[in-house]
Amino acid sequence: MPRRSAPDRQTEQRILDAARNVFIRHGTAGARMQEIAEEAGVNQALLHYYFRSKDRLAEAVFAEAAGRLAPAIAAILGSDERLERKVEQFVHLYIDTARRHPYIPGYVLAELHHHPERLPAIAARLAPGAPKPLAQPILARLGAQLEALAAEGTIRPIAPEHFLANLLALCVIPFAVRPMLTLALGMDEPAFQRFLDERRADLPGFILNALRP
Amino acid sequence: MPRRSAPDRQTEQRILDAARNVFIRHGTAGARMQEIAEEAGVNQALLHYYFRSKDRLAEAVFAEAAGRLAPAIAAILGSDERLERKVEQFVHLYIDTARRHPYIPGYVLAELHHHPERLPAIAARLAPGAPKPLAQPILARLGAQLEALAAEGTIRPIAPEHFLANLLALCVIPFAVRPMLTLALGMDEPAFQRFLDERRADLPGFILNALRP
DNA sequence: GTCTATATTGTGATAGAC
DNA sequence: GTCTATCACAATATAGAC
Repeated sequence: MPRRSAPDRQTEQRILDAARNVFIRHGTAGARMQEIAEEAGVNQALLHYYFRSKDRLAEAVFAEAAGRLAPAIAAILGSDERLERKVEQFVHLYIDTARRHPYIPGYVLAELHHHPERLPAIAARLAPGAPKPLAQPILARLGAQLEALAAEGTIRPIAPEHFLANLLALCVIPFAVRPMLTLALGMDEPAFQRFLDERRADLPGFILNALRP
Repeated sequence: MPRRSAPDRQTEQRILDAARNVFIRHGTAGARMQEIAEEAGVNQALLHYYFRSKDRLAEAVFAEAAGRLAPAIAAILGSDERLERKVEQFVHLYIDTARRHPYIPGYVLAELHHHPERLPAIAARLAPGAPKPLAQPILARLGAQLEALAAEGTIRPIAPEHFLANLLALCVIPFAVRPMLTLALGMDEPAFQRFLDERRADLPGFILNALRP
């Protein structure tokens, strides 16, 4: 039984959930506090009680969405596994997660574009003691692995920045341009799901094949 | 010397240019008619004189931005050139164009996500007599080419939808996640330009290599 | 902690003079 | 065709009762 004047975590979570839905649909600028309040089943004043302003609420939502996969991705790419395993784990993790929340990638890309200034603050909040270029340690480990494989002739030389960009690009693209797939390529929902199945199965081989000498 | 009461195409163009800049920065929802008017050097009422409403102005801007590369891409992919040449032309066209307007890809992705309902209307306006799945003809030609190459053992089998998605993904990613490159990978402006140079040179080989049997 | 009511400012759009 | 002035309403945020 919670005390009467302590913050109600359950209400806070309901607001956050509703805010996530609304911000994902309309973006920070297009979202309306009224709509969030309705979807959370509370009134508008309560949003300000918990989060002070629309801007802070938007920041909380974005931080959660953008940082969701970061730890898992860092763990995969920075591990001691073989490259083949890393690529497969990355592809499966990304596509399986995005499939459950198919509008998050589009939302994150949109916010990244319109509010890039938010990124440093959020990164500092999620990983307080991290080094200046946030991904430096993982990038260094990954780079060393790629370099070793290239030296022994197993793969072509590739900078870890490009490797990472390629990985992310090939996984995120179906979610980022989904309306175009629907319109230009005539994909309905089942076809889109099949498209994801195919990519999940084929991308690891495609990527590793591209690195062959 | 224009007649006094004929639409001034020059003014209309100035408004459109200003609108493009503002919409690209802030998106449809975040853009302010006042800001567009200032940037165009006219007053707010004139925007409505030329474009009736914010929504129509936004649609005009998005149609131009989203459709800009469509004809050239269709020409490249639907041509009779060899696959190697198509890939190289696509990569060079996309990166060279996006480099001159580096915020357009992010803007298009954002609008695609928040206003997918606009796409059909715009597609119909840009290509009035086109078939239902807009890219059907090009996709069929490209698919036949890929199938023929696969049959003779030159490449692995790949559906044209995946081929196209991979091509676009690998080209657009630096522009789509640029703030992340800056923050997480520590890329400043010159480093970003070098990154683009490297991708422009390496992507064709990377993509074709990935298709080897 | 949650509500109703309201202050205050922002914003798209129009009327009408020139 | 372009301007100034203004309307009408939307939207964030706060005050204060319960």
